[in-house]
Amino acid sequence: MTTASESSSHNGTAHNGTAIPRGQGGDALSVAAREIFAERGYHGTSIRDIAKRAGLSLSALYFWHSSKQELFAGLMEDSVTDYVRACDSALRDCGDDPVERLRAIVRATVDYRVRRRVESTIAAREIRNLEPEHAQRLAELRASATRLFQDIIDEGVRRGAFRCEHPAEARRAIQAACNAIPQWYDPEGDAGPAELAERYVAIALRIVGHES
Amino acid sequence: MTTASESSSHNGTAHNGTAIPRGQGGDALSVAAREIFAERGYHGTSIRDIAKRAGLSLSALYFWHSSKQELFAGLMEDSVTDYVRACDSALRDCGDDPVERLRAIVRATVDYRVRRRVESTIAAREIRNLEPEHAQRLAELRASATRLFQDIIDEGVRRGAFRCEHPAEARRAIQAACNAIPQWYDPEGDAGPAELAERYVAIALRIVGHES
Amino acid sequence: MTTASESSSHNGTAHNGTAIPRGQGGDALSVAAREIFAERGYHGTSIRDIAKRAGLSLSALYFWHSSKQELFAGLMEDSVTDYVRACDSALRDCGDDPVERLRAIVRATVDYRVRRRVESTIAAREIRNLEPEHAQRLAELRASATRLFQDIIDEGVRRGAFRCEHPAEARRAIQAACNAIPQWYDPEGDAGPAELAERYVAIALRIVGHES
Amino acid sequence: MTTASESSSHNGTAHNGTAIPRGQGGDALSVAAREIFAERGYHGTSIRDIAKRAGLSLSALYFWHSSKQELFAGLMEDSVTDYVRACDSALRDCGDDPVERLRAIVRATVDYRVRRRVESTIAAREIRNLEPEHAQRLAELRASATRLFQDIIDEGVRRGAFRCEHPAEARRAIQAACNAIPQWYDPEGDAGPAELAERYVAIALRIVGHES
DNA sequence: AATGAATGAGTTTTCATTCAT
DNA sequence: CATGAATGAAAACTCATTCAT
Repeated sequence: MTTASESSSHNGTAHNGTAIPRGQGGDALSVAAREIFAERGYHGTSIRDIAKRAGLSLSALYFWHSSKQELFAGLMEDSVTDYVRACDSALRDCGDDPVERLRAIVRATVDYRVRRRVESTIAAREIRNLEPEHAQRLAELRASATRLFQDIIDEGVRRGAFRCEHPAEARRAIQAACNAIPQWYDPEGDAGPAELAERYVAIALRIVGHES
Repeated sequence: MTTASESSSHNGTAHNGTAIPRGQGGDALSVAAREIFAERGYHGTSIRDIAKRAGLSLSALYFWHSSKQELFAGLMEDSVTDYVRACDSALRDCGDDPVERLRAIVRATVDYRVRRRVESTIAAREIRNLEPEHAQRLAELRASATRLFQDIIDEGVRRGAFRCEHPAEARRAIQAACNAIPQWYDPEGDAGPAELAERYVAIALRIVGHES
Repeated sequence: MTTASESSSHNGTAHNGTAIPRGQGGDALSVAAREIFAERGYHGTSIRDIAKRAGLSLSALYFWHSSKQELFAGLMEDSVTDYVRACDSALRDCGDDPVERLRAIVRATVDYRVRRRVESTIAAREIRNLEPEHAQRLAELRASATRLFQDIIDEGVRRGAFRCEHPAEARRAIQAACNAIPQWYDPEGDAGPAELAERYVAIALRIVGHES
Repeated sequence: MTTASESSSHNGTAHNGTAIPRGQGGDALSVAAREIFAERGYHGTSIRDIAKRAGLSLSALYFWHSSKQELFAGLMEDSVTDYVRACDSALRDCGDDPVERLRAIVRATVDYRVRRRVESTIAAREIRNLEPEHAQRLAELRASATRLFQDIIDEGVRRGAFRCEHPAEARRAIQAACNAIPQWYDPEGDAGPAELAERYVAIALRIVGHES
C-alpha cells in the first residue's frame, strides 16, 4: 500500500534540483504543517506556528520551503497523488467485474480517508486556497479519481449489474459519503477501518442499485 | 417558506436596546459578508473587503456589527436556524409514515442546499472558526437536524419499512450526499431543484433499504 | 515660483479619488520621507523610520500611502515635475535669444538644486529604484528637461551665438555640473544661491563657446 | 596600465595570516559583487545574490570576505585607489605645463570612467554606505584626487594660462562632468574612449578659460 | 576551500479594532 | 448613521551571519 513517505514534500523552489533531502528538519516541518493546516485551514494557519511545532525557527522553514503556498501545495499534491495511486493499485489487483471493482475502489477510498484523516480533511476543504497553477494540477488529479468511479458505475449499468437512472448522481453520493468520513470518524469508535469499509461498500452497492 | 430576512442578523452589542433596524446598510453588509465568507473562508476574508463590497466604510460596519466574529456567527446561526426551521415545517406538513417523512426531510434539505448555496458552503466548512460560545449553539442546532434524520430512519427500521443494519451510517451517508450538493451544483445544469430533490430522495430510500 | 506645496504628494491608491487631504499626518510623512530617503537611499530607508520621524505609527503611513514604492515615487515625481515647471516658467519670461535662454535655464536649475537639495539628491541617485511604470513617467519628465537644454544650445549654435562642436557633450557637461551642486553645497559657504547661479551661468556659457 | 587585479580585494579578517589567495572563487565573487552593487546599490544588494551570481555558496563567500561591508569597502577602495594611481601615473609622464597637466588628468579620468564604468557608478553613489572607518580612508583618497585637479588649475591661473575667477567652481564642474560619464556612456555609441577624452579635454580647457 | 542547515533581527504589509467628530 | 484618521499586533518573507562538518 502506498504510504506518505513515498512521495516528496520537499521539492519546491527553495531547494530544487538536487535529490530530495530528508533531514529531520524537512520532515518535521511537513508533519507539523499537515496537522496545523488540517486544524485551522490555510489562512488560519501561520507559518510561525508551523515552525514552532516543528521545533525550528521561522527562517529554517524558508530554507526548506520557498513560501507558505508552496509548502501547502506540496502537502495537497502529495496527498491526492497518494490517494489516486491507492485507487489505481486497488483496481489493478481485481478483475473486471464492476461489482468487484466498485468494492475495491470504495474500500481503497474509505481506507485512505480513515488512515490519512488529516490530509483528507485538508484536501476536502482547502483547494480554493491554492494558487491557479497548483489548483489546476490538483483538479486534474481529482478528476482522474472521479473518472475511476464513474467508469466503474457506467460499466456496471451497461452490463446490467447496476440499476441506476442517474449514474452521475450515484457517483457523487458515494464519493460524498466516503469523503465525509474524516469529519466524524473516531478511531476509538465501534467500527475499525475494515468494518467501516464493508459498511460503505454496502451503501455504495445500494446506491447504484445492485441486487445483493 | 422561511426566508433569510425573517431572521435577525443584527443583534450584537453594537446596536443594543433599540428595535432591530433594517436599513439598507445592515442588509448590504450581510449580503456582502455571506458572499465573501463563502468565497474565501473566515480567515481569508477581511472585514475591509466586506465593507467595500457593501459600499460602506469600515466604521459603518462596526455600527452594525460589534466584531468580525459576531458578524460571522450571526450569518452561520441564521443559516442553520433557517435550515432547521425548514425541516421542521416540512415534517409538520406530513403524516407519520417514515417513508413520507424521509422524503420530506430530504426534499427540504436538497431544496435548502440548492437555494441557499452560499450559506450552505460556509456552514459546511467554517464551524471551526466560531468561538466556543457560538460554536456550541451551532453544534446544538446541527445536532437537532441530525436527530430529525436519525429518528425517521430508526422509526422506519422499527416499522420494517427500511432494511438497514447500520442506521447511523445510513444517516451520515444521506446527509453527506445532500450537503455536498453546493460544491458542484450548477443552476444552469440539467436538473432543476425539484428534479434534483427527487433524485436524492431515491438515493436516500435506497441507502436505508426501502423496497420501492 | 513653483514651490513644493503646490504639488500633490498624496494621491496614490491608498486615498485616491477624493480631493487632496492635507492633514498634518500626510504632510509630516512626506517631509520625513524626503529627508530619510535623501540620507539613506531607497533601500536603506525603512518605512518604520519614516513613520517614526513623522511621529506616526507604521499603520498610519499605510493610510496615507499604499506602499513604500508609491510614497517614494510620489516624492520623485513631485520633485521632477516642480523642476521642469520651474524651467518652463523661467524660459517663458525671457525672449528668444539663446544666450538669455541659457542664462535663464541655468539659473533656474542652480536655484532649484540649491533650494531643494534634498529632493535633488534623491532624484539624482535613486531613479533605478522606481518600478517600471513610475520609472517611465520620470524618464519622460527628465527627458523633457534635457530637451529644453539641448534646444537652446542647438539654436545658439545655429545662430552663431555659440561655437560648439559637440553640443550634446556640452549639454551633458552643463547639466552634470549643475546636478552635482547638492553634493557639496554648503548654505553657510561663501556663495549664496544667486551668486552661485551667476558662476554656473558663466561656466555654461564657456562650455558652449559663447564669446563674452 | 593599472588594472583591477593588481590591487587586493581580499584582505579582511576571514582569511588572515596566509599569503593572499587568488583562486577562482575569490575573483568570481569580486566580479559578481561589483556588478550587483552597481546595479542595485549597497542596500539593494543581497549577499545571497552575489554568491549565486558567482556560482558559489553563501558560506564560500564568508570564507573570502568577513562581511558584506568588508566586501563592499574592499571594492570601493580598490576602485578609488586605482583611479588615483592612474592620475598620478598620467601626471608623472608629463611636464609641468598646466595645460598639458590638465589634459593628462582629464584624459586619465575619462579613460577610467569609461573603462571601469561599473566601479565608477558605485563610487559615485555609495560612499554614504561605508562605515565610518572605511568612509574616512575613501574620503582621503578622493580628496587627494580633487587636490590634483585643484593644484593644476590654480597653477594654471597663477601662470596666466587659465583665466578663471572661481577656480574651485571650475574644478567641481570639470569633475562633475567627467564623473557623470558612466551614467550615459554607451560603448556602442559614436565616440570611443579616446575621442571622448579629447572632447572632455576641450570642455575642461574652456571651463578654466584657456585660450586655444 | 567549501557546504548545508540553521538563526534572530529586520523588512514591508495587512488586519481587526477604536474614537473623535 | 456614517466617516476619516489612527493604532498595535501579527502576518509572510528576507537578511546578514554562524557553525558543524
